[in-house]
Amino acid sequence: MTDIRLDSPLAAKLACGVALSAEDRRQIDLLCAHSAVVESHRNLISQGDPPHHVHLVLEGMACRFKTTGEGARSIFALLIPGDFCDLNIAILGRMDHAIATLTRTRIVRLPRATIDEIMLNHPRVARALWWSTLVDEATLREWLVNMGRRSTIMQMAHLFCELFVRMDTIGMVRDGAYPLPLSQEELADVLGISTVHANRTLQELRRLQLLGFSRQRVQIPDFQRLADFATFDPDYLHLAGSGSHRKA
Amino acid sequence: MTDIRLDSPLAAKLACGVALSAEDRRQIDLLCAHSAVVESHRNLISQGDPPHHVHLVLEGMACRFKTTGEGARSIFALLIPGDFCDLNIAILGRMDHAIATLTRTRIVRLPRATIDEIMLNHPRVARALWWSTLVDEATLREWLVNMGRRSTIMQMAHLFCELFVRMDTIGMVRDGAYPLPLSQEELADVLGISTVHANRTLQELRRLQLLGFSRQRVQIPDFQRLADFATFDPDYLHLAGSGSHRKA
DNA sequence: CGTGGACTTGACTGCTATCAAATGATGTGG
DNA sequence: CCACATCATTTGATAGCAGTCAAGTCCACG
Repeated sequence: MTDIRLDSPLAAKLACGVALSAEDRRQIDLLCAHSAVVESHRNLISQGDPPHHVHLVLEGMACRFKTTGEGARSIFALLIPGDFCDLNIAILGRMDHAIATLTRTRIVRLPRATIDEIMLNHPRVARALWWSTLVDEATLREWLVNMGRRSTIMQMAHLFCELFVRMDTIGMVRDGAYPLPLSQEELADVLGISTVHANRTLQELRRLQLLGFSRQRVQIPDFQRLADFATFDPDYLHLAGSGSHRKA
Repeated sequence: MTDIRLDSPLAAKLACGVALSAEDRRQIDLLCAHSAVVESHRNLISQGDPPHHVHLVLEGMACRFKTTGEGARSIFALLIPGDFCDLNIAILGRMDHAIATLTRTRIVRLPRATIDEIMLNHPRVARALWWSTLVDEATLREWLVNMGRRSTIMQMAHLFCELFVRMDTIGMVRDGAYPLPLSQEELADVLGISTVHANRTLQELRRLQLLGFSRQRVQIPDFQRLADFATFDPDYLHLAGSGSHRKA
């Protein structure tokens, strides 16, 4: 009824996965009303944390990670605007990993009661939230395939493809480029390789003119060529097929 | 009210994660009433399959996998009795990976309506099912850490630890041993390594007397020693702390 | 007893980690 | 504005882990 714009990245993302009415979107946008800013490289949530508020990223970037006994860090998810940090934590009881900001980040802290209310009274929105959880899981599976059975350079190319599509979903791709505020060390922790090897693999991708990555931005001159190189198939992101990247 | 035994592996598993009443367990056991047998090494579900029945493993073992364009296979989940194959497939709309049996397997095919009915009318059981989905996701995260930041031998040891705990949960550990019907080639596809390297790593674990693995059974003489070696922490499985492995 | 599959072993290659140092970028105080 | 400290990126050299190829052994089965 009111002016409908997909202001919130959450509504934009969910709309790519499930059918939503204007009223549904309004409900979703309402969730994003009150936000706060967290500085770069702070722990948002620690391992072992009990269910409390539910965190949602609105601006900036964060990551899920664990640190092994030997002090090595593993990053297994990059959280961009519209991504939840701990949507279903109440069911599990405690966090089994930590979440840290990679940049200055704007986040929403939702009382758990708000989520409960949605699950109870807004079935289509509830379904959309479960959809996002299941897509997160599908993404983990793809990362596992990536790490286990693709060459390092394809793995890295695949990651840049995925982020391109996800960023496109929330309208953050401009002229074939999107922000990626990762140091090469963090990138290495995503891919499970050493920093030196990450650097050299990146150089190789640049040499092949498949992409550019400097000053925290990824520039992709020809998405289809990069996707072919990486054998990237966006199927696992379960988009309804409305992304503008199709023609890119 | 009636004779309460945890007959179904599903009830046994769920009871380890969430509190269930006798009535809840009865509901769960009812799900397992009608089953069918599938031969070894058959595709249970193919990539791209639309939502139809929901599949649940009762006996035997199956795996989730994908095959890359180059023909390499990646196995990213081992399904044991009590595990669902595609519980929430209706929300995603289609399978983004395939599932195959590793042995002759007894499975239940549930109409989607049955699941819907539970989600609607049995909130505690519904919560238990969501719990199992979220634990599957947590397991994927741990596998990603495993693959990215642990040495091959620790990674393999970690896998055997996880399976020990999961098998214990459904009462399939006997005298420190459990069934694992994987060829070394399949084991390699789980770990993301070559068959030859899987063989040599296995030999090293045997040499260290951390475990035995022959005739489809894993024998673990001292679980705590293996867990220490692998830096295995069962936290991510989100068990309520009732497994008999604590003292092992 | 022959056959096929899984497992094992050896030889070799090459990818990737590690260590160390140089270069470049950024920000601060003098 | 420059000197300096700090951090990220880049480069080179070396070692070793892990993939590949190929052959041999073991075992279950007909």
